[in-house]
Amino acid sequence: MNERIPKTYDPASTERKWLSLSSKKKRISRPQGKPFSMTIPPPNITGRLHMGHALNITLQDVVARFRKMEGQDVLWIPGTDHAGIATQNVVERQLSKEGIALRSLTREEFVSRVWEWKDSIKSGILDQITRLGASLSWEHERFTMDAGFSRAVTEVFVRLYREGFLYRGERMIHWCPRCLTALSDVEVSYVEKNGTLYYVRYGESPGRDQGLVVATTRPETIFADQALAVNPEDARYQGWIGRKVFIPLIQREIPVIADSAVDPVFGTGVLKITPSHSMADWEIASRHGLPPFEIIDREGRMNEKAGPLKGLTREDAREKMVEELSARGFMEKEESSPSSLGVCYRCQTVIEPALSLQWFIRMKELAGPAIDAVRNGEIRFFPDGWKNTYYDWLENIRDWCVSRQIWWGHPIPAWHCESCRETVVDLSKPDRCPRCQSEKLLADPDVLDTWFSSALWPFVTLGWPEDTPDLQRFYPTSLLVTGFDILFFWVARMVMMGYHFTGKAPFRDVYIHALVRDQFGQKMTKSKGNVVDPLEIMDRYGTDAFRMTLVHMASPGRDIRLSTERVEGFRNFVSKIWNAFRYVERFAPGETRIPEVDERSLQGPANQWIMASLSKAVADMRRYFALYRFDEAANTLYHFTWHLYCDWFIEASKSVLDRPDDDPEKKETVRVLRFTGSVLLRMAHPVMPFVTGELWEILYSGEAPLEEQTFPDFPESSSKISGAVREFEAMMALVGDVRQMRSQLKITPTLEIQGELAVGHGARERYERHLAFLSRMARISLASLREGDVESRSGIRIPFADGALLLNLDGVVNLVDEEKRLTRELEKLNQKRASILARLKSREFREKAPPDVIEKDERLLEESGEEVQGLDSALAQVRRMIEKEGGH
RNA sequence: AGGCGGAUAGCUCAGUCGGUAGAGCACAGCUCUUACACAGCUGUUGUCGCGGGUUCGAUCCCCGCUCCGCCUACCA
Repeated sequence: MNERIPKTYDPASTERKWLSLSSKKKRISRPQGKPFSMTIPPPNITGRLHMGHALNITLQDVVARFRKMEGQDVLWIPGTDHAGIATQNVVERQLSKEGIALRSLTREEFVSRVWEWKDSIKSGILDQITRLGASLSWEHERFTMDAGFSRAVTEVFVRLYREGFLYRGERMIHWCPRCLTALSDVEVSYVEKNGTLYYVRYGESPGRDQGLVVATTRPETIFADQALAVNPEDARYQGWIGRKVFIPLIQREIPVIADSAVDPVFGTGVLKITPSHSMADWEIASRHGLPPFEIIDREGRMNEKAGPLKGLTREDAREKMVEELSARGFMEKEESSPSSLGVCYRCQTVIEPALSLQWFIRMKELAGPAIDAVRNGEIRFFPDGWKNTYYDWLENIRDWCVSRQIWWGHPIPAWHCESCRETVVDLSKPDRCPRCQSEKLLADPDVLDTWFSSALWPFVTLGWPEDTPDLQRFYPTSLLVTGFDILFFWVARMVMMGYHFTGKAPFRDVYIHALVRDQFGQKMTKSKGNVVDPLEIMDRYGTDAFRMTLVHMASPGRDIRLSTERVEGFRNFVSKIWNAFRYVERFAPGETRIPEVDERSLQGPANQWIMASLSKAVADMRRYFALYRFDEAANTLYHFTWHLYCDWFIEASKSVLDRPDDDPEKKETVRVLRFTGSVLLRMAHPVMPFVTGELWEILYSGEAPLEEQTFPDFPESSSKISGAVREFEAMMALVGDVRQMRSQLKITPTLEIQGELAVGHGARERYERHLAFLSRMARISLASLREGDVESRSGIRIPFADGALLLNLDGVVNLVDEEKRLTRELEKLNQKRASILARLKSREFREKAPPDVIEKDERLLEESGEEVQGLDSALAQVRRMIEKEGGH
């Protein structure tokens, strides 16, 4: 029967079809439209699609499609990030599988291996992103290591250097002994560990006599101590300041100094100072002129200065020290204590603070405009609360270590003169040293932090440093959608770089979404084994259902707990839509156009009502999209589609569509069904592009493709309509009452009840048109419509504002049950009335509450009074019937 | 230590610019009624975390507290 629409929706084949048609097709540019631009947060080229990407891309795609349907000129730039450390790790592992040691290759050989690897990964993350239906502007795809990007990075570095924002110096940095590179502050994450606090005695003589007891978590660094420190205010240790003590186990003497950074209540109030292996100690040491003393090498092993510990790993060295100290009587006690441990965010290896020669960017001055931009509203955060976190970080910003000791990345454009030690920074290698004219210039060995290039993403992808037409038209970008986890890594740095190099914000709005967790609220991690693969979900439930799930659950500031039951629910929703259109199709087979519908001339009550409801739903969706309330927009769509369109409108239409084809209301209803259907598809399209695209192609092939349609927009409903809508809603409520009664009195749904509608004088004409609807929806056979004389009619009575429905339930229903039911209803109603009445009686309420609130209460009281009357007479009627029956 | 967010029906979450609390899922009963059993109809459940305050009225605003999550910080 439904030749055009198959019985069930098959997401897999539909998606395959649409992806093969539309994937990576050219962007439709709309020169007359308002420009709207986004850049995706570039995923690592090593990455595989995970839930975070899926959420991120889906939300952007919803916005992109919505804006396109508003006629805007949408540019949404895809791309990937070269992910220095991660990529180097991947290729290194591959090499070692082939039995090739990294060091056996030259740097150039290694880098070309990485490029080979990059070209070889076919089903890369961007391909996986297309599975989501992402309507990206593919011809704008960029890579942070492509030629243009690399030139821009060099340009930025040189400019920053010349402006004095870049310097090279020896500082304490975070060192990853596995990745063998420096990391910036934000690349260290902290994990809570149950550590041990060791109380170690430092004697006044090399033996274990009188001395100071130090509480430390790192006994393996004891041989690198340069002092002990106490708080200058600490009464206990006043006499010790300026004296000397011996490092346990060896004969080295160190001073006792006073520094206010020492917390007197922690441990014993005595701190050992290890300048080379602790950030905090380094600061104290520099205040007191203590020299560095390194005993741990770059791979995390103890060096020759560590004496007996030489060659051991940090862990083994600690164990050995603890043994020795205990054996020789220097260990006072051990006490377990929680401590946070810094680990590499890429490989989880414990970070070693180390003194090292690195490149840094001075951040303070760059942070100023970035703070101002948010403060004065030039950049807006959604949700707004994130700006506090943002300010906090920028206001306390520290210099950014941007050099990395790896091979894959943007080389630092600096050369060091072998003769005079001069450093030259330039766009390309200079011929000779500008200071001593030597030609012996060595390229700086380091590469730049990947985030250095990512920070330039919004403007470099648009062509900077050239002043391209794209840059002029699409910069600043309109919206950035990202996760809060890279607020500092990426967002804040883009703002700083954006203002510094373009004088403008890189984006207007920042939408920050939450984390996708598992159904129990746990973070998805490989080690927990609770990772859900988005591709599998899409295979199983369809992409539209998956997208709808993510969008619906994207409430601001709240993590998403993804459960397959949820996705299943939305798969059902997609299926519901599909079936609704199969119904529509049945009554207008072969149609290809959208019919004209003039809301003001509509006659059918259901038609008037659905148009009004639709216009409200559309307005709500528009409002929610503007506020980035994706969850509410999805909710509106869901509710309208399922509960209004399917549950009421389609059902109501059945009472009209069984009439002869030339019935005017039938004709109107078919037109409205097809029209509202077309609107529904347009509304749903940004969230569910596949199923809507497919249905549109089948049902509205005479129109332009759905992607080129505009998002619906309706004028406010007229007041004439709103009166009709209220009346129809009263009829819906009446249907609800009958159904409720039927269910409570256990009347089987298949039984058609005989009945009649009795309405007040003059209301006959108005209610005549609702008879078919009431009949069908409440499953009653309405023999007649009576005007006036409502009270005297017999039968079970379901009251409503203008009259009552009278049902003949002789022999079907236990009248005593009905009496009980009515009594219960009446009780509930009276309870409600009592609270309103109490409020209205209160003098204070009458004096102080606003008039509209009082009015509303009065209206409520009056209406419920009518309801009580209706129920009362229904009850009286039932009682009379009981009596009569009893009399038989 | 500081900051942020959360605490609402069995579960997951909306919401109320302060005026009788609402969805989905789950559960129960009934139903193959012109698309849909991936469905329809009906129903049940809430001291809106605890204690104060402001107010005619607080689940919503203010203060304090408890628990949970996250972020930041040089707790050795």
